[in-house]
Amino acid sequence: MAENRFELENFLPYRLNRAAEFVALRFAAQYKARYQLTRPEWRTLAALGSLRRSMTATEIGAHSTMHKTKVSRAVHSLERRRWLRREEDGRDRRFEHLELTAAGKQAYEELTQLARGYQAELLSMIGTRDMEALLKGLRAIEQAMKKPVTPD
Amino acid sequence: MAENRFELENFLPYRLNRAAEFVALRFAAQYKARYQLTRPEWRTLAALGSLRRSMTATEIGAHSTMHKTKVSRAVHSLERRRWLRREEDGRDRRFEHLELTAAGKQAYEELTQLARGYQAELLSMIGTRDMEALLKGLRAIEQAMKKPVTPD
DNA sequence: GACTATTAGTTACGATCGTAACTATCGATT
DNA sequence: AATCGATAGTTACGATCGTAACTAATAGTC
Repeated sequence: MAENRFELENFLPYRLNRAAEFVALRFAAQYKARYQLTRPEWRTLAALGSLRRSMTATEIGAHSTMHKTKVSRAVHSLERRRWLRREEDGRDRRFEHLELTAAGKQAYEELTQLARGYQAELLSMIGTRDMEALLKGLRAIEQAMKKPVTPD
Repeated sequence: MAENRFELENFLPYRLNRAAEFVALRFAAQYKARYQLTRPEWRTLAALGSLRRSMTATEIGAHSTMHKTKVSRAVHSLERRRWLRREEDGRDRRFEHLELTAAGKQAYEELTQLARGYQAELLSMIGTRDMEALLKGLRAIEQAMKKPVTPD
């Protein structure tokens, strides 16, 4: 069964990781250079700015697949920049509702311009058809991964 | 132009990263538990085992998008396990040709079984059509990313 | 209302990472 | 053949990460 051997080139985790790494690094270079933002910080800012509402740290972690300690540190850092402020929950004081300040929203808008430019660049590289297929496939994967693990 | 606003949900780097994280973590849990392998180690083993020839550390890094220090450490670790050995280049002693030992090949085959199982699981989750579209899109992205950066 | 379990978020600490500096080797130039 | 630049790989070190333990608050149970 030599014809049935394992092909690393078609192994989805390997492929996904490689592509994600390429794409993320090139974009990270842009916002790192111009805003001294780390990746967790950008991802936190993006989640808050994009959903346009206050979120808890846990929500941000779930939305962006970041470990809660990563979120915690990113929130602290953004708070120090005064791009984000905490609002305590009156009913349940364990929660902290996080929201962007005016400066934070401003920064988000600027970074968004970078992101749009990058997305357009990517689109021009691979074409509309491949881009849509890609996004559709990624959605399918995420949808499936959220379900509980199959009983081994 | 509110209709033209930035959509994080369709931003490829964000999406790619999320999906890659999900998929990789679940697979890593398997080989970590059974073989105490780290991710760089698995990736190094996979590259060598899959290409079925000796490679230099630099080649491995280029193939799997790993930083050279990561490769260096993974190679050391696999060498200590006696899954890999170095062969020095007679003509240019800067190069070290790395290849799997019999034990390394054996381990690769076993891990390959895990990987095939996981790939099959993923395939059953999203279907042949989405999987092919996904792999095609990923190939397109990588192809494009390898070209030099556009003059900013 | 005391006890237990659960959840949100922080932090201490050991592990891992990447930048930069290093060694060793080679090719090209003079 | 001495010098300079480039390349393969290693390593020192500061930065970042995630596990586990922690604090604080709440909900449920008796």
